[in-house]
Amino acid sequence: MRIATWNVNSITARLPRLLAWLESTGTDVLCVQETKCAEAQFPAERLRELGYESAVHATGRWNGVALVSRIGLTDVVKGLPGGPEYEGVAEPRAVSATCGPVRLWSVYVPNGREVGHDHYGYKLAWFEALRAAVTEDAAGLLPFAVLGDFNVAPADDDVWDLSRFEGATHVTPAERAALAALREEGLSDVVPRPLKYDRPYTYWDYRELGFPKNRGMRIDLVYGNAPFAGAVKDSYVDREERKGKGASDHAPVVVDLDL
DNA sequence: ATGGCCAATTCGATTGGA
Repeated sequence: MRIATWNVNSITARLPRLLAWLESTGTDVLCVQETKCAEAQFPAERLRELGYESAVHATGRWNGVALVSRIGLTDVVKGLPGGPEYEGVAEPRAVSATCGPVRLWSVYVPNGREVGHDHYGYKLAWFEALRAAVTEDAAGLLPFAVLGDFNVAPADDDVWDLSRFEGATHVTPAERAALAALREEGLSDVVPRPLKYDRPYTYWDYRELGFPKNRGMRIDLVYGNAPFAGAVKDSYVDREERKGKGASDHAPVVVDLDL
């Protein structure tokens, strides 16, 4: 089976590319982030025409996540259990479901904005709630994975120029410790192949020729438990989807499994 | 060919992204 995660930066703006991509790649399950629409505006019918069911957790112009599956979609949980609120709002940043043989989460971790900002504390609290929420499944015998935009570059090599990130979010020890805490629960980082250049970046800023100059970051991650990671045949970043007019600033991460 | 931001929203300056 083939699963993938993709921060689409508006599913409405990305719909033509998304539908064509699902068909051309034969993806069985797609974890979507930044739908940027209300749940009622989610293009569930268009996806159904292609044979996909959708589980959507979205409220409006910001955030929003979904799971899109053609191999079943059951036991849907919307939201992060025990997750923190930001300015009194429980934002739609997580949805989980069982798709065929695997249990999956699609997550959009808060950005953090600036180190020391309220949003940064919120980001770390959100990570801790995620860790607590996945403990049981991470240690379980069934294939399980958390996929999405984690908004953290796990290692120095995961950003194009570390000197440009001095004092910035996405690379701080506290954020990386939050990823390490997830790994200590039994999840491992399924690192994709790059299809060009030496690093598997998944995000390139729209500004200043970020993509043509390969000024990227690896922040879209697949964290799988042992049964999941052991079934991985291949994984790659589909940088072709970052090209051209109407691209998201993130590329899909694809994982092929013997399941 | 991969090109000097993009998307949603009070319809256009603002917010958020990372």
